[in-house]
Amino acid sequence: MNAAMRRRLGAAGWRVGTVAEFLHLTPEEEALVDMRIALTDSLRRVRRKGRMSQTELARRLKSSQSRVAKIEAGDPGVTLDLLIQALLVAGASRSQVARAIAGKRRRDAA
Amino acid sequence: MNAAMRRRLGAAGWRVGTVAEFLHLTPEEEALVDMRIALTDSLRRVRRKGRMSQTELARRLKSSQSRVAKIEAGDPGVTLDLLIQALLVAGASRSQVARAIAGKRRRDAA
DNA sequence: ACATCGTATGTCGCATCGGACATAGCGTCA
DNA sequence: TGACGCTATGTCCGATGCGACATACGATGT
Repeated sequence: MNAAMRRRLGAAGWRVGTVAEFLHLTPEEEALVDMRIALTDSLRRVRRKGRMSQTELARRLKSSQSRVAKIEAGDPGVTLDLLIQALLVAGASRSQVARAIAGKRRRDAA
Repeated sequence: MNAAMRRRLGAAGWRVGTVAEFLHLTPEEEALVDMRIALTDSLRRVRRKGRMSQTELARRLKSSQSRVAKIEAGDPGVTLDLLIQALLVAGASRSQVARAIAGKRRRDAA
């Protein structure tokens, strides 16, 4: 991910819906951004569902609470690798990850 | 991704099927590895289907041919971010990416 | 034989990511 | 009020991923 893009992202409020186009992002960049948002949201849901604190998840991830917070906050300085690994460790299945990536709005809610 | 794990991966032959367990990987690590393999395979298929050379894809990705080669080779020093962006730029849809992640074997073949 | 094209592999310098730590805000409960 | 748990934010330093370049190798065509 590009630094310039991160800057542009960090700026706007974010989180809301699928807001992505009025910044000039290529379709691919936009897709990537949407995926990230879907994944972070998913992470928070899965973690909560498992009744874990960020601290607890951090422990299992062998990371730190602050990292987990940043992951869930959609901090630009977080790679998909870390994000996805966090999801898995939090208890998400591979297909749950896939569902988030696909952008399908939750039916089962995990 | 951990350096130690990469070392362990780079060692064995790889590529073949789902070989992952005799190295002691946690289930989450194994899932992640499978995802990576599925994604790299997918990338090669999508790129070829679009009749692009690695050089051409690199150009669109604003990267280099050697990087693309490493991505497709499953080089451990490649993040999911780069991998997935490459897939998108190569023309894969978001749901194709999701399918690869889910580990479903191709039906439509894109 | 030679040129060309697609791909693979190694290396280097620089940018960025990640874990750790400190600190602060916010609820809740006693 | 104070203590405690959960989360958010900022900073540091060391690790590593990335683009670029060089180079090699095979296949194909002439």
